[in-house]
Amino acid sequence: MNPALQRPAVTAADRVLQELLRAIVAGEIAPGSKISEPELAKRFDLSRAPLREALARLERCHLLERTPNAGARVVKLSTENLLSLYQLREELEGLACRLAASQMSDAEIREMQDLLDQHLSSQRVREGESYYQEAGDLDFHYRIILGSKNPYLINILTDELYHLMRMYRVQLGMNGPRVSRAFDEHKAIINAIANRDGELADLLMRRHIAASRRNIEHKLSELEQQGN
Amino acid sequence: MNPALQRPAVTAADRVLQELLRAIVAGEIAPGSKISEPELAKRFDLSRAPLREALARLERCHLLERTPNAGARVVKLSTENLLSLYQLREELEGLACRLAASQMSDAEIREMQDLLDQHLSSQRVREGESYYQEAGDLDFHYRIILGSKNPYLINILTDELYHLMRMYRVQLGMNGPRVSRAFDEHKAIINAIANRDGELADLLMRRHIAASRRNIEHKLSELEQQGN
DNA sequence: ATCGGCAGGATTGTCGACAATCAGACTAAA
DNA sequence: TTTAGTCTGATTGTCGACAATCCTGCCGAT
Repeated sequence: MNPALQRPAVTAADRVLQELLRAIVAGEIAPGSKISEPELAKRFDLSRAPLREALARLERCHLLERTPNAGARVVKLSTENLLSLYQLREELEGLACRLAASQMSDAEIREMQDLLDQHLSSQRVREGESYYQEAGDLDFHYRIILGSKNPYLINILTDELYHLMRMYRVQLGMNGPRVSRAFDEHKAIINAIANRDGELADLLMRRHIAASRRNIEHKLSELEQQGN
Repeated sequence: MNPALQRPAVTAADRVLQELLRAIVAGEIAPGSKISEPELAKRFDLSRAPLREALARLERCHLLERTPNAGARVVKLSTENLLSLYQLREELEGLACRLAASQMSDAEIREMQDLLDQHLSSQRVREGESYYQEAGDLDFHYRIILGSKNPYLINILTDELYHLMRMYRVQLGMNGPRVSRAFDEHKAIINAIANRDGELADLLMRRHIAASRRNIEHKLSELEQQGN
């Protein structure tokens, strides 16, 4: 269900990467804080070589910022960056939809429809809890992205921007009431793809993401007002 | 004039990166060939640590493909990948235009117009030689991308996709007759931006890139027919 | 003859130590 | 008191060697 960053973790660098990724996304390592290589090396009980490899990959996901001879810092979350991120996402996932409408196989499309129905039933039970935040939403977007069959697009969305978006969601506590609405929007998008209507799927996806952006933007401005 | 990859090369890893980048883009290291870390380390007379750092960054630009415990290979050029690359580029640079139309300062726009006129005059002299391939075209696109003021978009286009596009151009020998046409298209785009007409700039840029794609696509299919 | 397993060699991943560089405190002069 | 300079401590960049893994060719069995 997840990007190349989460291959079976064959190497030590992979393991520390996954752990650091989790910790940063979860906010356990504070945004803006400096990364000390010696400290982390000691903490994970390995040398600095695989650690630096992991840091390089985190920089690639825009979760770290490194400056030569000065080390790495965890990125800070800001309204400007969130806006930039979503501008890009609207464009890229819109493109993914357009491509998916012509590239996905009938089998892949049917599978997605089944998956949505399945989510729906298991969802109506424990009402509106975590569909949006959980696997559901992510998996939906992930499959469409893969469906585009464009390797560069896939790489950018799933390897480079994905974790940063998750970081915003998690740290802003997004599990709000957008659940059921998001579900309907997903349904409409997959229908457009099933009808091979790329233009419509594109449009719907852009709206879907724009709505999500307004939602999270609202949350962020809320937090900025009440202190911090 | 160029991406973060070409900072003053303060570190040894930076230097070997620049040299490798040049060699790969120029085709001196054959596409598809395997990268031997010990060999390159000896050749550049440094240890494997900074070399691996450089390889990691080259992977980031999609110029290398690394598989765990198996090393790195230079990417192969293919029609499919070229198409995927240009699909993405049309979308992203279109977005860049739309954003630039609202984000660039009047001074920045005027500077670009002056630059184009300057290119025009110095161009008419040694007629239609290298405007398209040279600094002219690249600089034009580069400035618009920066003008978008979207850091993620800038990073993707100038750090990750830029060198790969250059690789296609250089290795396919693109210095063809598109020179003067490209110039007129550039002029039209910057005019749209000056008029703050983002929609039009977007459309023109997409056409401009699509034309460029057809041009390079034609060249590639030519080469594929006559052997190889 | 073909296929599967088994060394041998080479390559990648990792380690600990050294060198180069940077941040911050302290001193001294204006 | 402020500011420039220096020195110290710590951090990053680099090195050479070791360990783990993979690819190649060979051998034997079917």
